[in-house]
Amino acid sequence: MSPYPDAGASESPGPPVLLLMGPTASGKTELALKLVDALATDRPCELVSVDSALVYRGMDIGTAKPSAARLAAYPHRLVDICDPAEAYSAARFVQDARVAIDDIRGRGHLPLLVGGTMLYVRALLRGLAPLPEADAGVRGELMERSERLGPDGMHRWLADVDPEAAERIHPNDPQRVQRALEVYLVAGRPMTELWRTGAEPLTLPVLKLARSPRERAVLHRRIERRFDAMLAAGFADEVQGLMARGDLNPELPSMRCVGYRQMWSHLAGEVGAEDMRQRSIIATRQLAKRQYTWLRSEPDVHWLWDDAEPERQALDLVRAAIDARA
RNA sequence: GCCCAGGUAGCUCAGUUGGUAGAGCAGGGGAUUGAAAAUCCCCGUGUCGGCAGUUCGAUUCUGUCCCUGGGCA
Repeated sequence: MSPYPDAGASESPGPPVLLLMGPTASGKTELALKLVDALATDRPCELVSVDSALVYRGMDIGTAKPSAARLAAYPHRLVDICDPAEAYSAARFVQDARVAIDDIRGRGHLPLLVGGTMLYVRALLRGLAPLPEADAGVRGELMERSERLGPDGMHRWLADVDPEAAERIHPNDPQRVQRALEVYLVAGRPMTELWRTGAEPLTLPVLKLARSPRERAVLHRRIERRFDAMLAAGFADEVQGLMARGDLNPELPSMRCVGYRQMWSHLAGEVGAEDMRQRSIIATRQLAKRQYTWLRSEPDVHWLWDDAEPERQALDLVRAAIDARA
């Protein structure tokens, strides 16, 4: 049973929110920029990034962030808004994205959301239940408890305070076990109970597009070539520079990003260069696989396949959506 | 040419005192509520190098051939 209430049950009229998704290396950004150009005469578009890695400043090469020149020509919201020492979150994204969407629509423009962080997409569309935010102090305590109790002990504790959550969350999933306990400790009530308060879904009409090659193998080849291009573009130097700051560590969400984690461990002397390359490529493929899992479960997605004139198809769908709402 | 060590899942390997085999990684599917590029769950039939022999039965023992390392010539 879904914890989310039905999304989009009562849609407001007006122009749609455009949402362009797709796995990593599928060519989302490229298509988005073409759409902005092509739609300029119909209706000006403004880009909003839906990407948990592009938010970080100074993480450019390894995140495949559009170049400074491109960002200048095509401004993106929610890019470079966070220092790598900080943790961004799905909840912050929902707030930031809703502000951005309202602002863009307020000027009569079309919001074009582009990105592959599917939890952010889901959270934006369906809303998040009002839960306490991450608490560093409580997380520290839980870490210590976890050392003593072990994963099974933590899970038993959760079963005690929030049996439904314990039922749902696998004992080997420490991140979710700890989050559920964190919610309980901070709010004094079980997470499951707080969920029942419900979430606020986005009430605007959304046109969901997903860009992808037809064959997985094609994406895999593209991922490999792109990582080699990142290496050639100085990815090692970028990570070296981040390490040299001295205030970052490999446990941070930013440094756990695909590629950064592997490059960090290579620069720290833990793995060889070819190993780092292989592992980065593998991690990227696995990321893409998880993105497909989300995408397949999302209703009403229009797939823009590589071999089916994706740009033209996207334009037709967007124009139809605008007309239908006019 | 001779000697040694190997040839088992896409890769790296384990194993069967003879009863047709299993781990890790890769790959695939799924979950996903303030870390999400994160964190987890599920999925293993493959001429056990070829051929022949011994045996009720051979991937396992024997012979032979082929291939790959290493050593000696």
